[in-house]
Amino acid sequence: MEDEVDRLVAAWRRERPDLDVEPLEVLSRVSRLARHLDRARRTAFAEHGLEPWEFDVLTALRRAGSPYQLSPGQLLTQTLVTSGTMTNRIDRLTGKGLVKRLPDPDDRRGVLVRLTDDGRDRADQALAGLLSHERELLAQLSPGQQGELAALLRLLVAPFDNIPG
Amino acid sequence: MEDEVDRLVAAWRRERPDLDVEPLEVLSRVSRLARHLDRARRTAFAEHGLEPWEFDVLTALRRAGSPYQLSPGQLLTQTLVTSGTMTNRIDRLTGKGLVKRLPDPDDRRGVLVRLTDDGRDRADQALAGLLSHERELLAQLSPGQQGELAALLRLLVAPFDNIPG
DNA sequence: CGCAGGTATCTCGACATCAAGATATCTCGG
DNA sequence: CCGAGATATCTTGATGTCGAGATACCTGCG
Repeated sequence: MEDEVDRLVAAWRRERPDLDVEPLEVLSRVSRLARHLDRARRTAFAEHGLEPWEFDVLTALRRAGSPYQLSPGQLLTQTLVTSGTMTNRIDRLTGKGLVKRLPDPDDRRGVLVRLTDDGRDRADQALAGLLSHERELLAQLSPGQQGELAALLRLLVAPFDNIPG
Repeated sequence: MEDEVDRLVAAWRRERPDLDVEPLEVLSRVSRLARHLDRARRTAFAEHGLEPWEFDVLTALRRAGSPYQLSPGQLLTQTLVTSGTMTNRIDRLTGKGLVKRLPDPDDRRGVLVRLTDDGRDRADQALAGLLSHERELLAQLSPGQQGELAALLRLLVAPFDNIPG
């Protein structure tokens, strides 16, 4: 089965035969797939009344385990957004009653963001929904292929996640 | 080497041992890698005075081959943005003298967007720069692994690209 | 031929994001 | 104990994107 990237690469080979466009075979697929996933996630979350960005924040807190709280800084590294964005997100989630801000007892510059009970329930429901959608998408691959794919992607992501930047 | 997704998956297994979170091993890595790539691309293009969205549009036209023109609709499917966004992009690229709008001789509703000479040069330069950056990122993988990865990703992307939606 | 439905593009308002800088607080060498 | 530099969070202003709707035009059935 052919995809847009096959067509894209073929076009470059025709127009710029002097260039080696092999890297696009991998990285353009990653970008395009991510874009498609964003759209699919948006509709999946809509069933639970959440936006993707809300899900990202709530589940980061949910994963932290009881008492479901993290600093804004910890949330930044997990969600890959800037600090201004995170401040804004916390404001809005607070307004919806899904999280609340508490002062950090150990650092007066700091803040702790804690999930409310309602926030926790929403996160749990949305996660279950997401997983069932994602399982369908991955039905294209055998379990073995999924493992291979995950391992190869890990090799590419690890440098970003470990060398801070 | 461990990455953020390993930690994320481990956290879910601890907090929600009742759920099968295997799909995240693949799809969360795709999303996170795409996010890192966006950032890397932004800095790579800055060397050539282009924004990522400008690159996307200019190269789509460049790939079309002489006379380097496509309709806004064709640009939509290649760049995965909405029509309002594309109108806006074409406006701004026109303002910078990198593309121009021509009436479609065969359909009076339609428009053709054509690359200017300056736009073509910019696209060519930025592409070369991008490829050299991407090649570095992929140095983590052997050529064989790159091929495998591309093939597996194709399986996931193809349904989106072929079943319109 | 005329009209209903489809298509191509643009307009507009709401909104989320980013980058850069401001503020407050912490840390640690001297 | 002090001050320089690091750190945590928030503020601000510009910008890009989306979604829904408007407009103009095309197509094909009856």
